[in-house]
Amino acid sequence: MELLNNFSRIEIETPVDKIIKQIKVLITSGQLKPGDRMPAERKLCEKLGVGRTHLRDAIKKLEFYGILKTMPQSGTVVAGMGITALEGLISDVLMLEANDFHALVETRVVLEVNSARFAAMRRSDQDIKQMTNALHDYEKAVSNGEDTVEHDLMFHLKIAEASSNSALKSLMLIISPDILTYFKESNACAGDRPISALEEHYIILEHIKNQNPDEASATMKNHLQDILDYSLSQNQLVEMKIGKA
Amino acid sequence: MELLNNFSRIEIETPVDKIIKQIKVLITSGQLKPGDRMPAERKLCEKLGVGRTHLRDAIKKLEFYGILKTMPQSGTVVAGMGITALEGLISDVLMLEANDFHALVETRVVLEVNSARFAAMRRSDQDIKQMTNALHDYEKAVSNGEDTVEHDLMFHLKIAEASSNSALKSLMLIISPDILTYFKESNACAGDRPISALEEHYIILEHIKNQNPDEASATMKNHLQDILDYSLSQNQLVEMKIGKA
DNA sequence: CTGATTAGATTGGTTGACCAGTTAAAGTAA
DNA sequence: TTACTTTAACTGGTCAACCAATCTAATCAG
Repeated sequence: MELLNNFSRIEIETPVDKIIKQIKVLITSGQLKPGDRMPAERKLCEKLGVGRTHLRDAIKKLEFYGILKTMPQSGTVVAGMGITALEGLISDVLMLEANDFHALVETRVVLEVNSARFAAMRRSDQDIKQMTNALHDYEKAVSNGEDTVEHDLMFHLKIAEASSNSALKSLMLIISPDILTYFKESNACAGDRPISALEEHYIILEHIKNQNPDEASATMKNHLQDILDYSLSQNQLVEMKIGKA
Repeated sequence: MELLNNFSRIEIETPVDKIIKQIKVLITSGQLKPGDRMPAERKLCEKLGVGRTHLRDAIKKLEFYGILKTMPQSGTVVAGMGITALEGLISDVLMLEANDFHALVETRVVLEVNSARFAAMRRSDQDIKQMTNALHDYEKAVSNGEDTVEHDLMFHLKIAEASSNSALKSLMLIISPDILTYFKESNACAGDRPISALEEHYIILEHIKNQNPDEASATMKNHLQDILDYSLSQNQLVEMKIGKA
């Protein structure tokens, strides 16, 4: 066993995370109610004992998740949702990054199976062209023995685009970097896998082209099943090492 | 027709968005390859003709999406993924917020139906307790005639939590603020809807408790079908107004 | 010539001062 | 007293200077 595996991930509590926790306390303790204006940045950062830069970063992060809303030269207000919802949201913003591989792949399958279904229902001719191009790029990479992971993912992203659902596509994009990282690290797509994957891609494309939603999603599910099984075994490996190292 | 509806949303191109576009050009034009170190912040912001603050904000945003990685006192590097994938990612980071209501709800249905299935498979006793509590809060809000939207969503988030899939839950969290906003704006949950929703919630919880994945997900799908239909009609309304206003 | 050492240039991180727009209180005329 | 105007304090946004860690390359002992 590699020595490296005996080390567990060190949790770094960034200043920003600490500040977000503090803001959460302000809200849950009732000092800051939904709809209220936040204290001025200068005063708040002094009260919290941190630099304004960090506080602004924290605000920006919470703003991204729709929890705060800041108006230039006017003030920052707490979103008008209930305290319970806010509380739950904030506490989870903090540990949003802690994805494990299997959960990630499982979620990907959920998104992709439905992307394929919607794509088969709504694809335009333009979409077909784009998917075909992406597939050809993938095929070229396979036959040249190049790295195929990105081209593979690119084809899948084109399907998401063809689904005509911007939200679905956005979520695919959000998980894509992690997918790529994990796949490259673990060498998930080695050996003959790319070749068989290529065939499956062609079948999926055909079903989408012929507007067969059920067949498209079923083939996609089948296509991703191998990876799902693989991710499960990987996770169990990791758990073994962590548990009894 | 209200006069307000004749106005369409004004797109504000923030400095940060402009910078992200510029960085995209740098990458796609090959001047910046994956794995490369970015130019120093000072030099780059001078070249782009913007303040360093804005550049740093842009970098932070791209870092959040896993496109860049910055090491303190050392430099910022482009993530080691393929150019093709990067290209798709960056152009879509910009319009991630432009979700239309129907796409959002459709995506929500996809996530939730599977959350319910996984929750039924893997829920712990602790999860049951949390979901039950959330449901009781919701019931209380309904009988008090309070605003129920957040409590409703909170119950659904607890289901996502019970799914034991951190990625799935994270995605639910990401779309939650938008869901809330849209629902409140359009008064989607008015009249008797909360009461019938409450009943359906109890049925879903029961299926999850009894570990019936198929029933749980089917009931969830049914539960969300009304909202999906409603969102479709809303979208068509908006399209009419935009198209021929 | 080789290796370690060190001084300086360069990096991202942080800070405090300044800017322009907003707000609300104080002042003033009716 | 009321309604409008002025003004001063306060807001988030921006910027330039500074900090400590890092990297680079010239220097010097062996």
